[in-house]
Amino acid sequence: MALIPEDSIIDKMESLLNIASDFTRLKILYCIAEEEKSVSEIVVEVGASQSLVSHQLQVLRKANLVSTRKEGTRVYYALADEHVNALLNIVHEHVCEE
Amino acid sequence: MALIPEDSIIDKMESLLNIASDFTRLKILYCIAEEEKSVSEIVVEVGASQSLVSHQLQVLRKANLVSTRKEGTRVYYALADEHVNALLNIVHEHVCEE
DNA sequence: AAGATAAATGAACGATTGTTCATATTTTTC
DNA sequence: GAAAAATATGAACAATCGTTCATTTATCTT
Repeated sequence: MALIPEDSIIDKMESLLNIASDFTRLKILYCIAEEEKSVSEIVVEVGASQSLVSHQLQVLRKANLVSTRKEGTRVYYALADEHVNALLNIVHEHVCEE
Repeated sequence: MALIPEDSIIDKMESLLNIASDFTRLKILYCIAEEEKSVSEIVVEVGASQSLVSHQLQVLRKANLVSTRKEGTRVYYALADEHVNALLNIVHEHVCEE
């Protein structure tokens, strides 16, 4: 626990945190935290433009933070795993104290 | 747990994550995770320039992620609280799986 | 096949940010 | 008081990134 992790690990941690550290992306993650949602649903709930939401969903997707399911013309997005939720909770807890 | 937090909360979360999402700052946080260290010790262990380390320490300090203690010409830095450690652990866990 | 709806993509711009270099401040020692 | 050591600060530059606008691709319906 004492040592600084290898640079390659720190690199990956930096990437993950970077992707999580954006207003729009955080809102999207919360939006789909409980159940999967289609892009248009996310657009409405998050209150951002379709283009922006789509762009950020691609970012989240490339980082494997979300998974997708296609159904007709709709694409449903969901959180990839529970680590994402855990991360949101830790950070939320931190900023809501003191 | 279902609702998207208020914008002001998301803002704070974004700030915290933004500050954590940097290679040099992550290394610094790990460096002082177990015990407080002086700036020059951090410079050696992290392997970055004195200027860069000092700049990033100010960033971490303004965000209240680290605390300082002055002793002569030395300034010792330590983690501000355990949330920071928890955050590091969650993220580390996530990137070390699969 | 045409039109409509849903989602993705690409270019472009402005703003933010990480880093370096040079310099300043502070404290100790001689 | 001068020199040295430790830390902080400011300016400046390159690079990255979030957002918008315009366009495209894909799927369904009639």
